[in-house]
Amino acid sequence: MSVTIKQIAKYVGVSPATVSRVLSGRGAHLISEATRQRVWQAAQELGYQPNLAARSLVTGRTGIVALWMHELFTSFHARVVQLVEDHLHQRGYDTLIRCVSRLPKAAWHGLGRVDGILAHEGATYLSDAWRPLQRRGVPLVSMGAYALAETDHVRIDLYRGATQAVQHLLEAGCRRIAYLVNAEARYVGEPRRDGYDRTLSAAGLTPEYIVATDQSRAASSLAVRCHMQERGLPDGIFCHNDEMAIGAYHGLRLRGVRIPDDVALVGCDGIEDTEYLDVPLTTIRQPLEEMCQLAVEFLKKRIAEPHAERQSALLQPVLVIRASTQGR
Amino acid sequence: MSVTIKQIAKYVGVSPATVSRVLSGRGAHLISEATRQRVWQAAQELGYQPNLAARSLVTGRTGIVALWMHELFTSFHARVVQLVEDHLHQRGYDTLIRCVSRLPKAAWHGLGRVDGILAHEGATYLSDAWRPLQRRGVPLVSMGAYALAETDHVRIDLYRGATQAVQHLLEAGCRRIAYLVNAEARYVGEPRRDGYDRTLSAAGLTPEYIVATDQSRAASSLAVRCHMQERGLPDGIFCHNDEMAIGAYHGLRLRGVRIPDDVALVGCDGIEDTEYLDVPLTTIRQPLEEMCQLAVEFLKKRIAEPHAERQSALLQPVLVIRASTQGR
DNA sequence: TACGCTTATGCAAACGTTTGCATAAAGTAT
DNA sequence: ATACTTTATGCAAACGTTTGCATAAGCGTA
Repeated sequence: MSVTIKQIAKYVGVSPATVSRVLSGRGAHLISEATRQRVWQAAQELGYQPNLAARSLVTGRTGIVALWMHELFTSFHARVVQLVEDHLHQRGYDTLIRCVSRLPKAAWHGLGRVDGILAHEGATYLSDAWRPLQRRGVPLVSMGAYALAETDHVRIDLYRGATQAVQHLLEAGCRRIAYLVNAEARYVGEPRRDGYDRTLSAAGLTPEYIVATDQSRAASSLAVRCHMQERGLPDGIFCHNDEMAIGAYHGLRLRGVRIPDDVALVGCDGIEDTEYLDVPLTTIRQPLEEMCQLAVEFLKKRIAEPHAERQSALLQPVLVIRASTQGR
Repeated sequence: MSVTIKQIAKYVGVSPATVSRVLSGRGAHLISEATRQRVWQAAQELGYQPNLAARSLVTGRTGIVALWMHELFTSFHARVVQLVEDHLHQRGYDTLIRCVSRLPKAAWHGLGRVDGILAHEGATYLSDAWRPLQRRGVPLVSMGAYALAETDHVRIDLYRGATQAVQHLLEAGCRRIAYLVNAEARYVGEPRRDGYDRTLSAAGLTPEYIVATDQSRAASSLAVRCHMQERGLPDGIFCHNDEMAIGAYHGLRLRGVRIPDDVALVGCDGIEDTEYLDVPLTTIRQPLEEMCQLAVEFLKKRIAEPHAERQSALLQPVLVIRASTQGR
């Protein structure tokens, strides 16, 4: 069917070994300039495409890295995928994508074919998966706000981010600050929740206005309307992420609440959408570029040196102040 | 290092062939219930994970499909990736993602390892790539508004969508309708452009208010402000996509233009963001679910029967009418 | 008992590479 | 001219599977 190394060898009049050395690049320096040229030429003419399965079989490496995304809904996720794919590609790797949020054992399938794994969020999923992976010696780098401490990881310090955000709301004069969060992430230990709790407590206020709903804009919009009816309007809302912030924004505007005059609003993540609302939202921007780049570098290092020391980084998000918290 | 079929064979006391038949599933019916159990058990105990490279080498198939995304910026793209990955996964395939917009020959690298290709948009890129792929017999399905006619494809009828959108603007009383488009896609033959041209001409109007800029929100916002200064305000704008529509919305609001009273606005694609603006945008929703599902089915069929007839589908987008065009 | 048929298993080749080792040729120093 | 080094190439085993073909055992029938 497709052209092999042997055919090229016969065509040129050398051994398969020689062809391999030229074409794989690994032994090219051993080969004379003249034959190297002829082999190259022949490969070109015959349209040679290496059989990567065969190559993997003998080298033991596949040139593929798995990217495990916990979710894949928003432009935020698209950006992560794009950045990772780009960096991996530059280093000669292909990217196998897998969305692990819904399928419990999804990731295991086809695991035998990757050189390593890059995991974005999905902490609970990961902490289950990690032990067996470790036993098997599969390199894994975890990244995001929930990066796993026991692996190589690049963590984004959202506790710090949340602290800054809530502090910012306090400085803007807010005294009754709500936290809008998705139901799964509201437990203590969640960095944004902790930031909210402690910053308010430190200011002598009670962190008790928690609005739990699901991750979607529609649900957030509804939840905000619901709660303001039942418990009265807060004067500031700190949102778990930008999607929810946009939902909140929507819900408030529907009820004629003025932003930031009646309620100040802060989101989290730094997606583009927050900038294009009538009242642009203050948000905590995650440094995705650095995160992805570092994660890829960590993984590469780990693949090269399986027993090197654990690598980790803590990146600081930046508070981007816009109209939704200004000029109250 | 990792456990092989031979080790299991020795452990159980049968031949590697038997183990293979059980574990690959391909010959399991030939094996007695008793040994089948024992082999399963042993595989479990030893933590067997098949070496997919070896398997590919002999079977000639890899179980991997490449997903070529022309771009990977917005939630629209994230959704395509998610849907495709999901459908492929259900059919036992892994998804190799590649973003082909910037890197000219990017996709070729690593081509030797996929069973087929699913390409979203990127028509010009694809038409270059198609010939060599065809010669090599690589199954390819193209999808989106610019799906390639000479391959298996799932096309979304944006000409029709554009026609409906512009018609809708006319019915809303607009008489000076602009077309906001990214510079690369403004040539004739572009379905949205054609829809704009012909619908206006049919109504006896001149399709001449073209605003060309780049794909980003920021650029769109700027372009709209610029053009309204120089050429006066249109009373309706049809936008190449939702991102640009949001940019336009932003630019108009900055200048205090009322939507839809002064200018009616229609976007294209159907991303969620359009719904959460203060004035929700009318848009043409692309049926991504059907598109992705069909594309995966086409590809599967093509892989199974390389010489079957060409498959194609034409899907209709739906005009979602919201406040940005209503109540003028 | 002998024969044929079915069922369960093993043997060994093949898939397309890479790579350690051997070897031949050419060059260099004595 | 000899010995030794360097350079260029070939040989053949190995990587871990799958699978066509052969074979052995078990069983029913004549």
